[in-house]
Parts: sequence; structure tokens; C-alpha cells
Amino acid sequence: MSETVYPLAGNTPQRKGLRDSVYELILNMLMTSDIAPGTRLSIDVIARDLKVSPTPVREALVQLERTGLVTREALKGYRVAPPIHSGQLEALFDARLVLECGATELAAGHAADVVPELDATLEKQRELGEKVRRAFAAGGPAPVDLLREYFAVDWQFHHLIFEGTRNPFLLDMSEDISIRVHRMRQTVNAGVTDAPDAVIEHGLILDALRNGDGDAAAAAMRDHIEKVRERARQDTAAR
Amino acid sequence: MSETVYPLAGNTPQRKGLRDSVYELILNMLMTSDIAPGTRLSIDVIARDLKVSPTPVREALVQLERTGLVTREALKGYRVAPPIHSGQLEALFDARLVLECGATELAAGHAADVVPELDATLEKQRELGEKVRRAFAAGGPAPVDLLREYFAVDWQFHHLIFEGTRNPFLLDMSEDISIRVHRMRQTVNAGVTDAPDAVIEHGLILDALRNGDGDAAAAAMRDHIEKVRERARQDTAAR
DNA sequence: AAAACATGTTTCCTATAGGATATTGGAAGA
DNA sequence: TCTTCCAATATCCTATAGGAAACATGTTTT
Repeated sequence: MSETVYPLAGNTPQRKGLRDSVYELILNMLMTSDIAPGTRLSIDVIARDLKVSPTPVREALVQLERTGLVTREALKGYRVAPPIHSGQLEALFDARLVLECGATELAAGHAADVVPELDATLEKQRELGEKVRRAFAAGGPAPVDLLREYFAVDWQFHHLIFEGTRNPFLLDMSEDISIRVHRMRQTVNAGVTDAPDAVIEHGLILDALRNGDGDAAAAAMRDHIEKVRERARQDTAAR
Repeated sequence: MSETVYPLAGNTPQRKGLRDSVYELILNMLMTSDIAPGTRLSIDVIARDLKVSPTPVREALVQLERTGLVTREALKGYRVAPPIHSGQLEALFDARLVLECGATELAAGHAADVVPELDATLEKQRELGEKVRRAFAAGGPAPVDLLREYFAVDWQFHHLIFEGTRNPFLLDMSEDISIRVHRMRQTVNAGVTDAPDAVIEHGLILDALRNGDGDAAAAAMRDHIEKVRERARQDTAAR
């Protein structure tokens, strides 16, 4: 009975339960590949594909439903949530303005802690932005992986500011916003060529934080988000 | 192709399945009765109590976990989340300041739509506040149901402002905050005797909105929340 | 020919069962 | 007396099965 052989470094990613594994798998699938909105996410089909029973899949979908990536209709199943259309896009930027400007002001209270991290992140963003610029200058296909990495670092700057507030509630909300922003980038392919602009604007925010000027930092953040909004508008108009 | 058949007024309240029923039952249980934090929420026990199978209970708990009311440890089960202690209480008010002041400013853009509803709600709050005052003046035990009703109307004022933004993202976040505020009221028993103050402060916000002055409304909201924070501080200090 | 009905299939939803893991209690030893 | 070990129980986690609703298809009727 006691077959308790200690697996040692035997990687057991199921150590955290199948539910979380399935959750991350579906989340990655939704984030990376472009799946048409409205696509049915059949529980049984996913369970068969992943060689697991429907129960963990069901729980993972409940968790995903709360994020807004999938929608559920009682007795009809789950579907991929509709994309963000222009009206909601404006609302998303309004929400970001409210949240991030306030967060920036609060983060200024812990400027000494957050500035170094922001500095390192901005430097990474600068390097990656340069790589992206070169890749586009060289022509060829869009460097998907590189862009994904750049976007991740770009968002990490904003995320660090939320962490800098030392406020768990705002941090939770930033998670909600994060997923929606990523989803927006799938539909509005903005931010491809605006890397230099974003780096400069992030630099202005960082400078204000370095001076401990919360109001100026919040104003710089407002300016940044408004400019991103404008670039997104132009992108949707050109599409 | 054109399969957009609008079935009814879209209102199908009895079509929600067991999962949502269980969710609402547990939510109400956590909201109303005072349950000690850390209490184990056994899936099987709940299932037996509610005469259902563990599966819907499990899904309801996954949903509750996302709200922060319960915590989960893999292979160890669910527990009632710890209460809000003083440090987090300050953070909660900071988050409210960020969210609600921004929301108030945005709601001012739709003042014509929201002012009537706010007016009616404030009137209800005034009446209930008076009832509460009389009940306390008469002595006797705390009128639990009456207080619950008063708090509901009090929060409805704030909720209507979130709705007034016409911003689904901010509205979602307000739901998250709402649960935490209710939970705070369980621990910090503030707001019992401050009904007149709250009515006056809400009135100031409403006046500013009636004038269409977004900045003044946001300032009034900031003033209100700061005063609530101060009253909560005094309450925790006196306890 | 178009609409309405009936039937079969798929899928969701709930219930039950079994394996794996954590917790609890007591006994043996230092 | 305290610590350590071990066994028994309770609970969680996953898998499987059956009933109910929704979807799709083919037939009948106007």
C-alpha cells in the first residue's frame, strides 16, 4: 500500500491540482492564439482533448468566466467572449484613467521602493523596443514572439506602479484590467510602431516619481494613457 | 443567418441552474451571519446540508474564491477569508477614493439620467435613517434587519453613481469593492449613528451633480469618503 | 415551396463512486 | 513528560454514469 516513493525533483505540475493546470492551459490558448469570439467552448470536447474528466474543465471555466474572457449561458454552455468594440474601448480607457492615475499618485508615496524596479523595466522596454524597430525596418513577417515579449514588458511597467501602491485591492483590479488590455491588443493591433513614444512617456512618469511629485506623475500617466487612446483610435479608424 | 430572435424582455430569473442558487445561498450566509474567519467550508458538509451533490457546491466555491470572501488551499479545502484588519482598512478606503471619485466625475457626464434615481434613493435613505435614529433613541436591542436595509440603501447611492458612468469595467470593479465594504461593516461596526452625516454628505454630492459640476461632485465624494474613513478610525479605536 | 412538427443526436447538468491526500488520535519509545 | 511514529478517519480531487435540455435534421402539412 505505502508506495510513497518520494518523487524528488520529479516535476509534478499537477501538484497544484488539475484545475489550475487546465485553467492556465485554456488561458494561454485564449491569450496566444486568435480564437474567433463566439466560439463554443464545449466542456466535453476540451476534456477529451486534454485527457481529463469534465469536472476540472468545468471549474476552470467558472474561474475564466469571472475574468470576462468567456461568457456562459445557463444550459447552453460557454463561449469565447465577444471582442472589445469601439464603444467599450473608450470605456476601457476611461477606466484605466481612473485607476492608473489614482494608483500613480498613491505609488508616489513609496517612490523610493518602486523607482529602481521601474528603471530596470524601462531599460528592458527600451532595448526590446529597439529590437522591434529593427525587425520592422528589416521587413519580413511580424515577429510575434518578440512583440509578445515587448507588450509584456510594457504592461509590467504599469503593473509595477500598481504594486507600488502597496494596495491589495487596487492590485486585484489591475489584474482584471490587465486581461482586458491584452484582449484589446488582439483586436486593435495598436502599439506596434509606437514603442519610442511609449518609452518616452514612461520616462516622463518615472522622472516625476523620482522627484516624489505625485501630482506630476499622475498627470504624466494621464497624458500617456490619453496618447495611447488616441493612437488606438487612429488604428481602428485606419483598419 | 439572421437568428437574432429576441426571446422576451430578456428576464429569465428562474433559469439559472443549481450552481447559481448554491452560490447565492452561501453568499447570503457569509454576508448575514457572522462566521468566524478561518472556518472550514467543507464541500461535502455543505452538499449534505443543502441536499445537493458536491459538484455545484464546488463550482459555487470557485466563484466565491474569486470574490475574496473565501480562500482555498490546494488539497486542503476552502476556508472563510480572514477579516479586514486596520492596515487593509486604510488601503480599502484609498481604493474607494481612487475608484469612486473618478466614477463620480465620469457620472457627471450623464447627470440628467442619474440625478432622479439618486434623488429617490437619497429620500429613501433619509427615511430609513430617521427610523434607525428613533429605534436607537427608544433603546432596546439593535434593529438588525433595519440596519441591513439602511446599509443597502446607503450603498445603493454609491452603486447608482457607478452605474451612471455607463462604464461596464468600472461597474465590475464596484461589485468587487461592494463585497469588501459589506465585509468591513461586519468587523468595523461603524455607520450606526452617522446616518444624518451620511445623508448630508450624499446630498452635497447630489447637489454638485445636479449642477453638472463634475469636479465639485468628485470633491464632495472625496470629502464624504474621507469622513467615513475618519468615523471608521474612531470606531476601531474605541473598540 | 415554406412553415411547422416530430425525432435523433449532441451537450450540458447533476449525482454517485473510488483513489489520493491531509488531519487526528493514540501508542511506543526516549 | 515529551517526542516520534503509525494507523484510522475524514476530506478533497478526479473519473464515470444517467437524466434533461437544446440543437440539428428530416418529414409532414398548408
